[in-house]
Amino acid sequence: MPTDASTSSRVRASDELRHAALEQFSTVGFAASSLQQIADHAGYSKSSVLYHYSSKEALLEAAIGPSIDALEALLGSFVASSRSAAARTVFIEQFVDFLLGNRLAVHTFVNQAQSLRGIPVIERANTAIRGLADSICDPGAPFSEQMRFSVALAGATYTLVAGATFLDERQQVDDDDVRTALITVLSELLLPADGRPTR
Amino acid sequence: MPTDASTSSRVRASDELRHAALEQFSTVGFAASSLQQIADHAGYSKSSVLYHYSSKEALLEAAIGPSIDALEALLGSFVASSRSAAARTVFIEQFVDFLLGNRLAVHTFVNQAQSLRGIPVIERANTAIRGLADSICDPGAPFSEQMRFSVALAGATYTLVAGATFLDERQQVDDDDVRTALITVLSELLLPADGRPTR
DNA sequence: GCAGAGCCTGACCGATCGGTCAGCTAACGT
DNA sequence: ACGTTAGCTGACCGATCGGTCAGGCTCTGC
Repeated sequence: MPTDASTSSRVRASDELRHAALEQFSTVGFAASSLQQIADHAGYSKSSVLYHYSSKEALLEAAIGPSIDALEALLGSFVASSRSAAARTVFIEQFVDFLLGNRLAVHTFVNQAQSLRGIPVIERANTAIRGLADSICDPGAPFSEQMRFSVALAGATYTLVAGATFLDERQQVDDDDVRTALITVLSELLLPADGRPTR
Repeated sequence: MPTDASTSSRVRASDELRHAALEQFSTVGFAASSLQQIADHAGYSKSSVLYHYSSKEALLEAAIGPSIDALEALLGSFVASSRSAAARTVFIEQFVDFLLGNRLAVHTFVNQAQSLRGIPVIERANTAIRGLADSICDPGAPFSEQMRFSVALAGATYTLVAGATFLDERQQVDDDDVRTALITVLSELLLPADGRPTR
């Protein structure tokens, strides 16, 4: 087995392929991404892709699976906590950090949640997203309140996800600024409205 | 030419094909939609599709073009108006109605804006969306304010667009309820914050 | 020196893609 | 009655898809 003693710059082929695949899946979409394109982009042959990953779906699983694990963990820790304002504050911060740290994967499984139905890893992502919506929003709350939560989560996600699509030709914005602003806006929308300053 | 005197139930084949195509494009995606599937779904042959529409792209143009026209008109009337709170209120209402009346088309050109780059009708949609973001948000405003607008527009859009994906197995919600709640939430986020009640 | 395992590749497969083309049928104008 | 046209279709094309397979290369353990 490769102990990789010679150079520390040695990267595993499976990692390179996984990253190339994630980039392709998130930009041109899973269906429109061919194994040939992914292989070319990573500097390997199509056969090499299928050597490291048994199928195109397995490659998708490897590319976005870890991010879904992180989302499930995030969700789990939130439902285990109290629904207090403090717990929500922590959750909002963790959620924004998750979005910022998993942009490509989130872009992939959110934007293609519908078209990729039936693929196990996508079903897992959809289940997690549904659980997220359920846990953060009291079903007994007025409908406008549910809508506020939906707009907040979808808006935050899609602002980062589609921002790459609609804003990429503008100047680069600092991730820290985005993080701060996003936490501010989400706090306004998601924290209980019992007499606290809004804006 | 068909004057269609016999029955009023006669529908044009091109319309049936266009609707079937829009449904396929919005659910499984443009790349994953084959002309054969669209033809089967509409009850025609693949050759018939290419008889009425010269190519797959032309079919996409016919399917979502009118909705983009409507969006451009909406945007044009807003930029022509004053940016007053009253004008924004009108715009918010029109925007929500646009979303509700063009769900499938919006789903298509928003969710696949990135993967379908280079297709003229998609470029037109992306330009309109960028114009929308620019016109409603003062570039000199603080960043958190810009983020608020982005979250509002993206959240409203994606709540309707992805709602079909993540919430379709719940009970049907009335469109009027959605409209009212959405207008409420958007008003909180998009109206100028100079000392008016938030929530 | 050599057997074997890990990594990688080109050749190849059946299926399906978007698109072309010749020809069929039914309705219309004259 | 007949030529024309619109609507529609099956057969067919080259390209590309995901996936299989046999074999080559390199390094290790014996």
